[in-house]
Amino acid sequence: MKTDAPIDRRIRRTRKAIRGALQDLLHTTALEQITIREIAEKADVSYTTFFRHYPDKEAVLADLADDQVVRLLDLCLPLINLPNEDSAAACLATCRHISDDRMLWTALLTGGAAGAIRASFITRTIEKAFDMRDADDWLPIDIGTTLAVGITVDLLAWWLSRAGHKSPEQIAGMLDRLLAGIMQRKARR
Amino acid sequence: MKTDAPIDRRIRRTRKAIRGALQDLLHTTALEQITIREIAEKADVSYTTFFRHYPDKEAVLADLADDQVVRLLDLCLPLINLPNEDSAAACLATCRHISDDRMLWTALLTGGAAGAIRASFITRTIEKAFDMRDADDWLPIDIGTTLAVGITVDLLAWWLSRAGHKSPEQIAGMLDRLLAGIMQRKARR
Amino acid sequence: MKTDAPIDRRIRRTRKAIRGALQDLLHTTALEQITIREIAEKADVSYTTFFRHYPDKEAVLADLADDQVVRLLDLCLPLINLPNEDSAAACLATCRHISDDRMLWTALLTGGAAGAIRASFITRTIEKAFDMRDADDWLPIDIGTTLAVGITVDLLAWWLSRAGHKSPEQIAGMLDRLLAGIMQRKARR
Amino acid sequence: MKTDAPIDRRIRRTRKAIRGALQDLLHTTALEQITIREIAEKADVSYTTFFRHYPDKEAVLADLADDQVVRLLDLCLPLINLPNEDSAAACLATCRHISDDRMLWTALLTGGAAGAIRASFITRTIEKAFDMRDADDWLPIDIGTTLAVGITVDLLAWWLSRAGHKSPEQIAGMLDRLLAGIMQRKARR
DNA sequence: CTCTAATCGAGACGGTACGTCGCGTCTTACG
DNA sequence: CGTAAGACGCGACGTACCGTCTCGATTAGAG
Repeated sequence: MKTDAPIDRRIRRTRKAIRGALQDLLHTTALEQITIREIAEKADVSYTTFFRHYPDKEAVLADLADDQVVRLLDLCLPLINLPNEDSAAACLATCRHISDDRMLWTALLTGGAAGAIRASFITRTIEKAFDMRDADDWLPIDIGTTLAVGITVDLLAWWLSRAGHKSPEQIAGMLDRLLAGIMQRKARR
Repeated sequence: MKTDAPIDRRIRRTRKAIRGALQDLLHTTALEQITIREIAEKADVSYTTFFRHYPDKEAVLADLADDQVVRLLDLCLPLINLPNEDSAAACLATCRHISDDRMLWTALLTGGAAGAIRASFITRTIEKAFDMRDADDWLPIDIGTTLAVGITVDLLAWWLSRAGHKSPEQIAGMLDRLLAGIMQRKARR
Repeated sequence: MKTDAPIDRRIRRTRKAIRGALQDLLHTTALEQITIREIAEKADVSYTTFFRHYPDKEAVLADLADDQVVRLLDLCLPLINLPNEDSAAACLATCRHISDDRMLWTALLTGGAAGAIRASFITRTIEKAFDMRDADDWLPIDIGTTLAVGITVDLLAWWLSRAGHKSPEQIAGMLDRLLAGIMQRKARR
Repeated sequence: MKTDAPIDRRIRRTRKAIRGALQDLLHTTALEQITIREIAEKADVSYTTFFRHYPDKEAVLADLADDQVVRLLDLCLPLINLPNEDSAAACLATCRHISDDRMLWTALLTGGAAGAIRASFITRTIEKAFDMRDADDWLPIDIGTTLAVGITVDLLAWWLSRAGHKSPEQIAGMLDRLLAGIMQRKARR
């Protein structure tokens, strides 16, 4: 999705500013309520220039979301891919990562960006989890992934928006247990 | 949301036509792509008249979605509220209900209305499940509901859009097992 | 060009306002310098509404120019069509007509509208003078008309912009003599 | 208008290319429809470079038109300035000159440049004809010039665009007769 | 024949106007 | 005289072109 870093510094600077502006605005406003002019304004970039870099605001959001998701996914994947003994650790790593950049993730998961994040999450997961088995499984891989991501996103969103007092450890515990429920790891023991 | 049935038949007829029009359009188009003029056109109602009945298209969707959700919920609630032995039956009833009006639910769950449905679902569930216990539970009631609804909606959407060949019974089985995973019913046995 | 008077008063009012605004602006500015937003602004009409009535400013100008030209042409045509004895009277009638609405014609003939007027003039003249003869003439009808209109417009424009002190009678005399030169009426005597 | 030939060859080359490009484009397109980027493109010159030489496209046109006009004027002036016996010869010389570079003049007189040519023509004529008399004349010098130029330009444009089959001699004859009509030379005999 | 100063290419950027689309209000003509 | 049709204001969208700017890379012409 994201083209490899352009050479021209002005371009890098401009795009960064646009992403930053959108990220800021997402703290307070749903995506559909945000106007491209606002983004441009906040990014201190001309309205026209916006379109020189992104076809629409969704594209900015995708750009914005995608690398965060990719980064997060490295922590998440063991939840699904690896043998059970690691799942707890992976959950914890994930929750700590979220917790470390709480503001950003609150914006991404509880604001208007949630849909995009969820979509990007699912796509990327399926991409990276191509070696996952649904072999003898009662749950096909695609819906399994969708559900796992859905649960993860919903839980994290709830944590960030309505259960902020809970510790990463608590959430990680819940997440592990929930995913285990789906993955039936417990059942395999 | 929905005002109690108006007396005037013309009003009832008009609103019904509008809802019907939107429902039709939702089969093929995402909500944001649908224009009020289209709805009015299809409902054979003047553009101006639309606004005499609904403030915007979201309101129609809410109206449309809500009573479907309410109806569905009567079948669903036992999944969460009642003792375990009934859960399988409730799941099956739910899936059959969906299956009976496949077109409508495909539109509602996989079209642009999905978000509204999900929201209405969660709201209604919490409303009706106020007597649910999260007492000794590791999972607070609100997130539990959110997750259960999320899983249900995701699974049904997947069924309707990408796994149409599966029978209501199969889906019901998966749903039961998934919710059990969350509710930990199986684990309690 | 101009559709027969629309029924709705709002439409009539709006179009009139737009034409009036353009006419005003043409007093001071060339057509290309005038922006549609200015016209709308001056007409006290929303920018969008402008396009509900005219596709561009040229269309307004055409509308504006055309009926003036048609009116003027009724006075002018005898200059070309009729026997000599009437030409002086026709010239005088023309110049008096111009003089009666000096501001308007100054705008039309010396502002940015001149080209449109000239074009409309030629078109309308050829339309209405279909029975003109170039039979035994050394000068083909189309170029004859073009030149006659050109001379007339140039002379009137000069009068209005740089020789305002001259009386309609004086200008009429010059015009008669000039056209006679082209039409070779003198030569026929 | 045109600065005397610059020393640097690159500059000369670039300007020449720009003028040539505009001239080419004028064959097919009106000036307002031509974009500076097109000119630069066709001239094989960077967009930026255009502005290093001309402030806008009108300036190029002026540059382009002006020296052609100056050249033509040397042939034309006798039409107005000199005693009658030379006028026929001057007309013929003018028409032959036009005929010799038919493509160029077609572009200049019938394309979007016509207005500029006309203006430059009038200006230059008045400049060079400062010693003309309107002494006992019924027609003031400025309007006389305007009309003479108008007639000449209109006639030549008509020739080039719609009467291409006529010979320079025929057009010269018409031109002579037309100008005589205005100048009343014939009448004075 | 270099060296130095200018021209030139490339293209990001701010800005202004355009023309379109959809919403929701409010006027008008018509039954 | 009420009501359906639709004109209107509003404001965002996305496009096109203008003219400015900075940065290197040539390239001419002077020493």
